[in-house]
Amino acid sequence: MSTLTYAEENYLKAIYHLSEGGKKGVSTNDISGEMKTKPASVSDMLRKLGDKAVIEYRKYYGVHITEEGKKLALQTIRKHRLWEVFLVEKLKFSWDEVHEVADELEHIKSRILIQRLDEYLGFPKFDPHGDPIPDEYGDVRSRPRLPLNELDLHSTGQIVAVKDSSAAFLRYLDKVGAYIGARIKITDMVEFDGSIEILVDNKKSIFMSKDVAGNILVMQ
Amino acid sequence: MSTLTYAEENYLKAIYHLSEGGKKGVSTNDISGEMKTKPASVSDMLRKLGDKAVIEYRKYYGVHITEEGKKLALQTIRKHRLWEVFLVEKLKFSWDEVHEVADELEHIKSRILIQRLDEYLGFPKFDPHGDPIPDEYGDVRSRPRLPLNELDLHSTGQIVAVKDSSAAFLRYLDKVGAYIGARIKITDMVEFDGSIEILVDNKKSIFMSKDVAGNILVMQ
DNA sequence: ATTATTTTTTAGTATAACCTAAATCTCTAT
DNA sequence: ATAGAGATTTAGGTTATACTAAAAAATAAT
Repeated sequence: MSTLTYAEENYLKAIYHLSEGGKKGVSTNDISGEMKTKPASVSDMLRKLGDKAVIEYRKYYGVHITEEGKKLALQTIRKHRLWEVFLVEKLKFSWDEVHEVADELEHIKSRILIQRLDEYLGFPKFDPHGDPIPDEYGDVRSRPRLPLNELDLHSTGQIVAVKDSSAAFLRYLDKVGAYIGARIKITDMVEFDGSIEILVDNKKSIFMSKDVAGNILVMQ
Repeated sequence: MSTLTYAEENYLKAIYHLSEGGKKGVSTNDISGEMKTKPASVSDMLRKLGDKAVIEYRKYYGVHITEEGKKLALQTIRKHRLWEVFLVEKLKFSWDEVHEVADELEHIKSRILIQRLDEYLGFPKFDPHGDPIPDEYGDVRSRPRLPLNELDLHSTGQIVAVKDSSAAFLRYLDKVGAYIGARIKITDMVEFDGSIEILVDNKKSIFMSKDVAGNILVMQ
């Protein structure tokens, strides 16, 4: 099993994320958009990742991640999310500040470091955004979840994750008081535009657009 | 103030360490030895570091670190030592395991991360090897120290640091029961070869060669 | 003081990761 | 079925970091 460089790890992680959900191959342009590099640079990298057998690459037809690749990507994701937990729980970062730092920390390569960190954090199963943390072997136990805008009027649930985890969106959620783990109830729905009103922890009422609700994932 | 790459940071740190003590310039060969790169690569790097004004470089005559360079080197050293404290105190690493991991962690560049880490660790002043941790501005408060082999018979002191911090040496110290912070007393000295016997914490007797003693620093 | 040795630098090469510009392939619309 | 649009790859260039081999400078030895 060849080891990957920082850049290769980042590309592979991007490809993994982009291939989640769809069965279709991931396009060069999509990767280019995600990585903020030019398509030409992506082509270069795809050839290299193909040589290392972490993706299947057919020129002009996009890529599929291999089992080996998936395992490696999940290891990087595991590290990223564990560091996020550390930053938020121990160092008191707010959840919108952790991304860039975790993007660097995730590349530190020491198996024992990650094992000890995991233990130190109490073997968390989800990161501060509610995303599941894969185990050492890449197994993920995800919880059934659904976008807030698909809930019925008066139904209840618990916020477990967000789809959009841009700093701007996370700050907005902090401001209005919606956080991972919050118990919510749909108290009103506007037919016209799909916007809703929810009650958080039986205390605070929040009004939000359908767009915002669609980016909040709940478990019922 | 230009920012440095990983490699530049590493070279600068090496140059800083090599210039401690001596007033003389640091030679290309010394740096090559420390960095485990070839002298030709060092020459390349020195030109670059000179351009960035973190060292003064006169061809063929070695280098001197500038004030700016010293400040940057101390920032890297600060990060390295804070991470070492974290690894030992929080993640239960033994002090001979921390070097390589800290060498990677020290390059994570986030001011706020280091500030929070410092706070989280309780603003430690010394790392697990007893070396002082510079503050944010590069100020170091070191304690007066002297090699164990220079103490007189029957004198007492406290182990505060080690000169040789190779894993092999640290493991040896662990085995015999000499650790940073230990209170010691010289109970015997062999004139012939300079080897000594010390009593650790009024409990355990250890016999050691002059060579070993010379690598242990104590505060009286 | 001149040669020999050691140290250091220069010249040229390699790899990784990026870029721009140009060429080539795929796909869609007529 | 084919032209044109759009996506993708190739070609060639750049920067950072390392290397080897050869040249040049400094130092040591006679």
